[in-house]
Amino acid sequence: MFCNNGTMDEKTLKRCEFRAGIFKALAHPMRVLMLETLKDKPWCVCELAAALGLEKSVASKHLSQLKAAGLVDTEKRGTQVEYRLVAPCVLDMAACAEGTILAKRRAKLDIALPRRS
Amino acid sequence: MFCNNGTMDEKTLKRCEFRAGIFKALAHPMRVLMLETLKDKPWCVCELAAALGLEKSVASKHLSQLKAAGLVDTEKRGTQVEYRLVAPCVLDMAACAEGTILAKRRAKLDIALPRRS
DNA sequence: TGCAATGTTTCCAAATAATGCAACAAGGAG
DNA sequence: CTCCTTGTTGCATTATTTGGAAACATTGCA
Repeated sequence: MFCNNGTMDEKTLKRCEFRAGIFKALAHPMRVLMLETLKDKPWCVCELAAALGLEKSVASKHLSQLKAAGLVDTEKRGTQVEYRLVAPCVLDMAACAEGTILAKRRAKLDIALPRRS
Repeated sequence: MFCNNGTMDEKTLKRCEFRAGIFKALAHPMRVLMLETLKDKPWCVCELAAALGLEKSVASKHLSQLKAAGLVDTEKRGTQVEYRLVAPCVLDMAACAEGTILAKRRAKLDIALPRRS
């Protein structure tokens, strides 16, 4: 999936692929929202689909991507499947990154524009 | 780009789209590596392209994606363009997420397999 | 001015991802 | 067993992403 041209050692390559895989799993607004929703308690697929207004197949596929990346875990409960958050730190990291980027953006505007005391 | 069905308020929608945009910018092994490379000092496009074995157009496009997400910033230096890291916390967050996920994965294997003390 | 070096943009083909629907699988209740 | 609920998977369609080559723009230098 990712062509190495000999400029990168195997270990670095593996690490970057693994991390990019985590980020790719998060690279969709609905999956971000799903993860935020799972922050407080586990939800089953049908609950999530209803709450977020999704086809059940679509919800299932998004969740399976999150699971493949290791971000959530599942437990069967009778006929339903309970999804729970594994790595809450990604939510903190999202907040941190968003905060940093927005702060930087504001700082840049302050420099570009004349400040009005 | 992302259809809201009325189940989500506008603010939540915007936040998730913004964060997903950040993650999407990171959802490629080469962009992860670029960001790691920029951790210690700024690099220009040609240096990065050479170091990572990329076409200059490809390197430029990856970097512009990182810039659009606000993860890096640029400064012109004569005929070259210097890229520098804006939000180092995403690297920490990547390490944290990777660590958590791998630890969880190992813990699960320990439960599944008989432990050999 | 002419030329070299550096980046960005554009166009294209191939690969990948997202959605909705239908079919299928697995449990639980009657 | 049969039916119902819940999830997953397969398929077709559409949209997005990626990488490479070439064209173009900008800057510095002789």
